[in-house]
Amino acid sequence: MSPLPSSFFARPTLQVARDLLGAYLVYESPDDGRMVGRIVETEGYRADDPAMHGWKATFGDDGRVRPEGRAADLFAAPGTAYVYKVYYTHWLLNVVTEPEGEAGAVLIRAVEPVEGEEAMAANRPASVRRRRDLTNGPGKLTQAFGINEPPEATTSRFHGTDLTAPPLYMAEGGPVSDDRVEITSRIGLSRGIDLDYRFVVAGHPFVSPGEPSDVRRARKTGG
DNA sequence: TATATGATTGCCT
DNA sequence: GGCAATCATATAG
Repeated sequence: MSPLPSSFFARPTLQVARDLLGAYLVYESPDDGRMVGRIVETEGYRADDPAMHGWKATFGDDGRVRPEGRAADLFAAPGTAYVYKVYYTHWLLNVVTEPEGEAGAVLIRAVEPVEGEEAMAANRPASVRRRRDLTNGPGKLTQAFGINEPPEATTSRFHGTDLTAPPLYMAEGGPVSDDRVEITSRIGLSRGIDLDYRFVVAGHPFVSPGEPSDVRRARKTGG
């Protein structure tokens, strides 16, 4: 269980997203002991991508790149944590990709509990009954691992930290062969929904229940 | 400066 | 299946 090195993340974002399937997410919690989850769903976010944070301001019409605001942290060293809050209360874990100075990140969307499952359950609401609901979503897994923050916090204590060393890191797991990898549009987006940047272990029970954005659009427009 | 909306979840009917 | 929570950030004006 040794951390994946910086060189693993210093590659094209979609390659990293795909290769993280099957890898372990490890958190050596000072309070809850070691927690391990097998990654079964990821999404890539890149510089060519309207769904990227601050995309318009960062990659302006004149083609000049302006790392500023929230997006500036996507240019950090490969293997750096990019953690942010959506909908007021939910914290999402990303790992920065590409060589330093280039923007990119992979969102960890779902894991299967491998170790420390009791601690994960204790971190989730008591109303959670089905086992898969412990970690089958990007906000759920940060909560299960206890790497979330209270709603009033603006930034995460893990944001900007090095994910190639303990306490929070990723480790090599059982590789997933190409015929078991499914590639789809990403979930919950209104922009960049025609880009197939989502990678899942096909049919895995811990994949998040959301519907890919292009499928959702087709359904809503009567398609 | 002003407004719109979210890389989601959980509770409601 | 529908929808509220609840404000920082991005984008429009």
